[in-house]
Amino acid sequence: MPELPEVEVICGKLRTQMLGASLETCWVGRADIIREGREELGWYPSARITDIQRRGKTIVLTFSRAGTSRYQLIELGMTGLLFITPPGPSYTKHTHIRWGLKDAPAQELLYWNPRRFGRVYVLNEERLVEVCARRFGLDPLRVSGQEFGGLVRKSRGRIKSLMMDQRKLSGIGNIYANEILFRARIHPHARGDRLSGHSVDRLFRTMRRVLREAIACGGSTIRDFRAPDGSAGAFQQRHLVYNKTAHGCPLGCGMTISRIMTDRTSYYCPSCQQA
DNA sequence: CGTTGAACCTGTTTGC
DNA sequence: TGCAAACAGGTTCAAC
Repeated sequence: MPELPEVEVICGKLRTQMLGASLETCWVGRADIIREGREELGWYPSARITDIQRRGKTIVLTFSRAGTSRYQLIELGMTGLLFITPPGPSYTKHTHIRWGLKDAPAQELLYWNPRRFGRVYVLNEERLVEVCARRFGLDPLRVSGQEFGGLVRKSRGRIKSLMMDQRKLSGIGNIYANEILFRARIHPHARGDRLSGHSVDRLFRTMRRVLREAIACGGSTIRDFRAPDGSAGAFQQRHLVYNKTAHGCPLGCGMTISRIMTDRTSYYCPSCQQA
């Protein structure tokens, strides 16, 4: 569910509501959701949340106590969400972790995830660095045009697969890959190493523009997405191709939006996005 | 090494 | 209406 814009929105809400709060309890309803470091959870009670950052599509919470810092990396998968609520029996179904907080306006952070793709990693600094090095590549909002161009030019596969390859470029998923490629007028199956310099430059600028606009809109709510305070996004109203099969092309070329099922589902205009 | 496809899950929508 | 199949925002691992 959550791609870069949604995770950025989640982090923003968490910062305003939880930064500086101290942890009292951590309830784990399903042990297998903690992928690593389950035995380290005893360290956390009374530690303060001192930093909240997005890495790709994940959220990294920094906890500090007595001059040392440890980390929890939260992966949401397709259906995972975080909610901030008063303590009590809310979201009882599909909530797998509850962090009880002190000194925060609302006192509980929930990890809610019906499909249970996605895990939480409990890590010291050394492991955080290792895990991040293995998982993440360039950030779409921090990468330079030169770095991005280098990545695309040496890629022999489909450009959409490259944009969604988290080890190369971290944060873009199926919705935003489709929306970006349509606006940049590039076919999802075009090969990176065959794109013109002009196309690569247009893709780079479109990518940044779409992601920033989506963040400003609070993300896309197709069905379930909510920020931790329960608010929905609005960028879905600006989607031009995602889930728009058979709609007329928004550029007015007269064609209709097509769908390719290979890999993840791609939505595109066969006329405006040439291979 | 790079790419592809199946597997992991539950819930909702679609089609017969 | 009822039931089965298809499909969904992601990541990982095995196989080629």
